[in-house]
Amino acid sequence: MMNAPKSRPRDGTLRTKLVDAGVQLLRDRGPDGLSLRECAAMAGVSHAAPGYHFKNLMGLSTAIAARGYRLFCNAMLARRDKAGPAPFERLSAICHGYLDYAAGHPELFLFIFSGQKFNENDQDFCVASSEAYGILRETCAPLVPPGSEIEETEILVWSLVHGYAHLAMTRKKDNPKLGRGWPDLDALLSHLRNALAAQSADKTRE
Amino acid sequence: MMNAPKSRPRDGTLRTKLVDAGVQLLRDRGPDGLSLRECAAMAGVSHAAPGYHFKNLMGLSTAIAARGYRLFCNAMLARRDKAGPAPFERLSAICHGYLDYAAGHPELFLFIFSGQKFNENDQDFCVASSEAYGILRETCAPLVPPGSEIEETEILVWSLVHGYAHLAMTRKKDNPKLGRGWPDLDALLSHLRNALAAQSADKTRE
DNA sequence: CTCATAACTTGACAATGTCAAGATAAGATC
DNA sequence: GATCTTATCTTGACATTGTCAAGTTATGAG
Repeated sequence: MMNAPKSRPRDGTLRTKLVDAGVQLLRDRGPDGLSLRECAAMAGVSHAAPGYHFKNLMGLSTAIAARGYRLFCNAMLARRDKAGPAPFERLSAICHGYLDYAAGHPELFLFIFSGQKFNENDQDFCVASSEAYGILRETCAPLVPPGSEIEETEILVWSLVHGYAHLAMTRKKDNPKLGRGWPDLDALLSHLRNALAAQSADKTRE
Repeated sequence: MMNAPKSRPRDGTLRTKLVDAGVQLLRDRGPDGLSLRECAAMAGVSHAAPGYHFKNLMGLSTAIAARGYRLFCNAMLARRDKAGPAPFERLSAICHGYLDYAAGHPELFLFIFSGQKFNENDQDFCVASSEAYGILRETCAPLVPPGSEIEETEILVWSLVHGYAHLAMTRKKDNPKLGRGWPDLDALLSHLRNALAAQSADKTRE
């Protein structure tokens, strides 16, 4: 009958469950709360089981970051899919998706942008992270003012929204007034629209 | 004769030396490389000595972050002091100071913006970190378009430069072309100037 | 049925943060 | 000068962590 003591050997889901546990640890205990042994315990396996699926702690971290980037992409695409065809509307959409992600998965947002080293040889990670940049790039492309480099627009847009999201998370309490009055992203985006339109002069007309 | 085995008791510099060691550890081993015991060893004291000056690891982290913010302020002020009196020139200066800091102290830059919790009751930390925001605020003030909230300009500026610096550090390798071609900050700042000028219409007229 | 291999477990080790208790030096008090 | 007090460390211990080596078990192939 064997109820459940050893009822899930080789079910192939441990790797996923370890990443699940890792995400939850990051959420519950902050950026330093990640622990291989704790993840193993949460998944109901022995302390060294993660060592089979991940070479080391960085391996688990990289897998978590890969998931983080995938959810990041999903958040941007979900917004963009609902947007109309106008280039700036699509750009605005992915920016809002950016914020959706930061608000919905703060632990993953901070994790992937923590500056910590991940395994750059991991395929999952590389694919997911460069996909995020690809979304930005293709959404920016129609808005690049003629005669200027595409990187300039990309970095302008990305700096603005990334800075906004990152500061909102790490520094929101600096100014007590900002706690309530943190300006809306759309206010910043309208500045961005002005800046791009000013240089473009007359291209994205309506 | 006692050469030097116990030649530096109570010299009152241990706390500083521990912070020095912590900064160096962050630089050498990355954001996860900080260790109380290692700092103690570097300072030539026993493994529990830091416990006297800092309640725990977060105490040391907070002290390191406080130093990070102070150097941050210095970098911005050093540039601003050399700038002319024109408001946008001063704003541009602190933005360049921002980048100076990120480039000169990448480990501290990432550390203070890592999202990790610091001791918000620590006076040194609170003073230093809100001073950084104060520099931004007072430099932005003359540039706030009439009829708009000061926070909007502050966050616009800060998002842009912070996003630029933070992305440059954590994501520079996404686009191989960006390795060489990362656009200059001044290009982004000219967009910012346009955006502010557009809303201001006619205020900072030379 | 055997067996080869993937997916774990068990056990060990060094390093870490943290705490408790002791030691020691410097200055104050008598 | 002797004693006391207090700040500043040291020593020792403990639980937790990442990592490795070696053993174990299940699973599917033959």
